[in-house]
Order: sequence, then structure tokens, then C-alpha cells
Amino acid sequence: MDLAIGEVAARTGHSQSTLRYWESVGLLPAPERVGGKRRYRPSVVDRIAVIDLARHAGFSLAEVRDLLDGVDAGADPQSQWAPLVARKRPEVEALIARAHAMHHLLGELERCACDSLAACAAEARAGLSD
Amino acid sequence: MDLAIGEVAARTGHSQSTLRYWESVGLLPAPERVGGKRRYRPSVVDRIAVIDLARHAGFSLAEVRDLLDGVDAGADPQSQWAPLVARKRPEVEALIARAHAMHHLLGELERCACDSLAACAAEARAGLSD
DNA sequence: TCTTGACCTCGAGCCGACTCGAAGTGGCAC
DNA sequence: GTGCCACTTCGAGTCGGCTCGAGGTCAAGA
Repeated sequence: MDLAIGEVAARTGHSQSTLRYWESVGLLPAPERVGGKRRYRPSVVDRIAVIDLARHAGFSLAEVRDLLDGVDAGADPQSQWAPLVARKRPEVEALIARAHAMHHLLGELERCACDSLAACAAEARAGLSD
Repeated sequence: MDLAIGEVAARTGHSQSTLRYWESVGLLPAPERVGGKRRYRPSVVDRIAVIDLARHAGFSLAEVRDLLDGVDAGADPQSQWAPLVARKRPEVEALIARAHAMHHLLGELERCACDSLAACAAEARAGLSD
């Protein structure tokens, strides 16, 4: 039994607008139409689960689209993930480093004992080395 | 000696456009004009250093503006930072947690041995609990 | 006087990922 | 046949933080 867009939305937790948007940017294949309305196969729910998985890992929609395009073209998921992961890892590591730096800086700001902005600025110039 | 916008840009590493934009959103006070052109006092460089400091800590322009508005109104930096830092800390901690989760997930994806998207989706549903 | 260069304003565009609203259509129940 | 709901399309708006371009102005130097 095929699914209407509302049903897919309910099952995946994404809005109908989002699903239509994903289709418009090539992330979801255009499904069959019955009376002008989209009819999805149940497997689209798996595809959306993979999209969610990839997005959780920090991939952009464009990157997920490339991954899925490869799989659609016959590649196995494993060989599709590998280069994407290799490309993404340094980005995520940079994000982690940056987030930790932000956290550290918050601690310093909380202990800020400057009595003027100029003093804060001087501290800033002394303490920031990136 | 006052500074032209180009000089401020050169000293702070921000473009003239950015400085004008910051002024338009209330982050920098409107400086005096001489012949229609902005003339900055040297202290603006300190102010921009504080802005950079706050942005490094993850604050938005609006948050930095609120901070500086308070200081301009006579508050000491210390008492202005405190509530902002308290508000920001959980956000940054959430960012750190999320970034680590992304990193962990990348490791799992790299070891992905699924032979189909449906299998990946099943893994995803099993492994993701947020 | 003419040119150059630094500056000015204003509006629009950009990025990603949606989100919303208006106006129209399909099909089912009563 | 009419009311209703789920769906359709398309275009525009949102968020933050710039960035760019067109066209105009000002002052200094050759």
C-alpha cells in the first residue's frame, strides 16, 4: 500500500512542506502521482531515516543528495560513505575545537574583573591567540 | 587623531562594509562626520576588540549589542557579562555535545557495512536515540 | 581644472533549509 | 451538489551576517 504525503510526514516527523522541498532539491525522488497527488512507496521512510542519520552526522542536504545519488546509481552505501566521512571529519573536529574554545572563553568572561571595555579589549588581545 | 573608516578597517581586520553594517544594527555608535565622512576615535578599536572577543565566545551580534548597550549606560563589564554568560553556557555545552555526537556518528558511518539503504536505516533507528 | 581615491547611501543578493500563504484541484461522504 | 479535507503549485518571506554594485560626493595633488 502506497503512502500519501501526509502519512509519510506523520511517520517521519517531517512536514509535508519539507518533503516537497527535499524533492525539489533532488534529495527525494519524485514519486508516482495518482490524481495529481504524490504516492510514496513505504521504502521512502527508510530513505528518510538515512537522510536523518546523515544530517545528524553534520552533512548538508547537498552532501546527502550526493551520497544517495551514488547509492541510487548502484554503489554500496559503504563506499559512498567513505569519502564523505573523510571530507567531513576535519570539519567536525574543527567544530569541536571551536566549541571547546567558546566554552573556555565563557569561563574567562565570567571571571572578568575588567572595569572598562578597554581593559577587556586588552585582556582579549592577550588571551586570544587564534 | 581620529581615524577614517579605512584605517579602522585596516587596524581591526574587518571590512568597511562590515563596520557600516555594525553601525546600522547598533553595534557601533554613529561616529562624528567630517564632510560627510565618518571620523572614529581610537577607542573604537577597543570596542571592536571586545566585539571580536564576544563573537569568539559564541555570542550573536544582538547579544553583543545588548552587552555594549549596558556598558554604555554605565554598567561595569563584569555585571554585564554575567547574565549573558549564564544564558550562553548551556547553548555552548549543547553544541559541544552535539559536535561530539556528530564525530562519534562519523566513526560509525565509516565502519558501515550495510549493503542497502534499508539496512542503514535500521542501524540508524537502532543507534540513534535522540 | 582634472583626476584620483577614499568615502558615501541605498537596495539587492547570498548562503542553507525551510516555512508560509494564497489560490486551485481531487475525491469522498452526506 | 455541496461541504470538507488533503492535497497541489508557486512565489515570497525568514533567520544572521554580511557583501556587492551602482551611482554620487569630497578633498587633495599634478
